[in-house]
Amino acid sequence: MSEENLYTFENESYRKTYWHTCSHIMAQAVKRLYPNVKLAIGPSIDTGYYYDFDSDFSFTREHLDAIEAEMKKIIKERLRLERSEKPSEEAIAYMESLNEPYKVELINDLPEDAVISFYTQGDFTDLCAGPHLDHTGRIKHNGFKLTQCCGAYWRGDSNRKMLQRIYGVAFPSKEELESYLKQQEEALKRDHNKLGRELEFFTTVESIGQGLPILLPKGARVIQLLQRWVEDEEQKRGYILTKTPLMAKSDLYKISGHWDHYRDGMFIMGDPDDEGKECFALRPMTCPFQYQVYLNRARSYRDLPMRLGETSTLFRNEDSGEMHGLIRVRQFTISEGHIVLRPEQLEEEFKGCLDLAKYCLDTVGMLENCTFRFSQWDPARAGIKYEGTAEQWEEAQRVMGEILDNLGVNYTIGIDEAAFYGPKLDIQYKNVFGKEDTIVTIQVDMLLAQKFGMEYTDTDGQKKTPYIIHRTSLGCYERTLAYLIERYAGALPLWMMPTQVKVLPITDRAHEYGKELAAKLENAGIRTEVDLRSEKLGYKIREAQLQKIPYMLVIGDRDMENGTVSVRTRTGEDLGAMTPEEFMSKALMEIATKAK
RNA sequence: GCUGCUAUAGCUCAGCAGGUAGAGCGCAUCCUUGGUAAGGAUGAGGUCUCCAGUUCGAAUCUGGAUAGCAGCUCCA
Repeated sequence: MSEENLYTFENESYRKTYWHTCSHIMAQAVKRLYPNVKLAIGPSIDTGYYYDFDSDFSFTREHLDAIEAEMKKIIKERLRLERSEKPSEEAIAYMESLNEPYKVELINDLPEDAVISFYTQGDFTDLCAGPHLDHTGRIKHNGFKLTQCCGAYWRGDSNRKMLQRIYGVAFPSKEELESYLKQQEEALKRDHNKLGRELEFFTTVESIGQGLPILLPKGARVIQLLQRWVEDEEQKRGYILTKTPLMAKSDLYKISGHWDHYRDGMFIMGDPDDEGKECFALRPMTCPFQYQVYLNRARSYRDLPMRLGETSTLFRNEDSGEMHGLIRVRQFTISEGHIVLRPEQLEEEFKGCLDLAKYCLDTVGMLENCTFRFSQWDPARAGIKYEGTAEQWEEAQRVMGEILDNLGVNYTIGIDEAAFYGPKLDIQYKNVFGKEDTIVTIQVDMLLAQKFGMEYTDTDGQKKTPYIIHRTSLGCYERTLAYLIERYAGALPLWMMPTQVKVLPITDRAHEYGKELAAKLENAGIRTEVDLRSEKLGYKIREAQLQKIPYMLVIGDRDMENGTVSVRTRTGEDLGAMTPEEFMSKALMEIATKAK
């Protein structure tokens, strides 16, 4: 970072400091306007800052406007931010005197001998480690905005009180703020939950219920195309196809441990507390089902690695507030797979999984926006959330860390993000709101094989327990479709578009020619529709354009005479006239290469 | 599950200080045969999400349910 860039937004630490100071100004404004509101915490985040408050009323947009106005005053006052320190006991007494119970709790959680720092700006003092800008006048008075207000649990704990969080953004100039807000507005136009419904990829129906989207013909077709492609690719890579039941008796989940760890998340049929009766549950995962394929007969080292693949529909009874479009649903279908392997095969097989996932994500054009997370256990929750011994976990994570390093994966570490049976590599993707979810996961499991009595006879004749990798190639199709709609704003690559070509006859004299043309294209494997309505060309084009149809073939008298089609793309490009054969070979080439 | 917001025609929305509904787009029919993003006319469509309550009277007010949205928590 060069000297002249130190105090600009290009410098992340300056940016974060700037935002953090904004959050203090926000808190000061809130305290001035509503003295009874209690303060919790107010950090900077990736895209701005927030502050959590406890108040006996709900903040509305009107409140936020008033707070913004007060913040502008504070900025004008150019108040100096002064750091001071107090020993723990004094700090607690001070915050008690200010009647700030949340601050008292925060200090109480710090070591007793810690020196507690405060920042004061005019009439406002906050518990804070800093750092901060030197005075409030540094904040651009017309470059910030309080964007929204919503609930947030105190200390992120759903058992504790829900506070109110006000989010804000801030930039060094009015123009940058406006351009950010505009950009946000544009991003939201790609929101799959809006666009996916408008373009008729999916819908929902009140009587069917939350988290159970209906895939309309277009959505269903895209998923079918992806699914077929992934299944073929997996088979090329040595996966064996399985097809296992969508439900099982509770007995199966008891063996796997899901009954203990996951019962609330399952759709259970029957009374689970009635020991005398059979009780079934829809499967929330494929693992224990697919293991039965391995268990079908005695296995030897010669069978390993055994790569099992299945397009698997799963059911998870998510809490009502968790559902989101196609990204978080109660029934979904995943490119699921389990690899049973010998310990010494772990690295190679892991690499194979990563290669496959990267190949799939790259082909659909999503890889460049993915991030990798090495999801580890939290020893503090051993025996509660996680099964197995500390030794097993440390070993699994050590081996996996080595593999990731050997493969040169650039990852972040996520503590307490592991599965109950082992660590994971999660490939993360962000939606248009910036919310991140897992798209693909590769998990190392050293526990479940033993629970299910899976073993193999090794070269030395000894019975040994295999390792298992749980993995997906392209994640779950609903979620992937959602991200694809957002990634391409609905204009999916040619090869996965439900309708690839629309033939647009200009007059009804061209209808027959159009139908013949469409039949020819369909025959060549190009998904084609003809628009036979008695509308003007401009109207038909507009409609096809809004439907994001990749190619429009305009045909009129001229084309019929010359035996050509006039090709227009959805980007508005006019490719001119060519013979149907020329167009077909061009389109087929594009489809075959899965061009993005 | 929690906090807040929302629910009127297929879609986007207007209406409402309580007196049983309207626009544009879409759809249907007819006219128009038009060369690269909206030709014209006519018409059909709604128990105003559902269930209670207040009222002479509720789409409008109140409560609850359901569904949708943002965030939190949880998660692929």
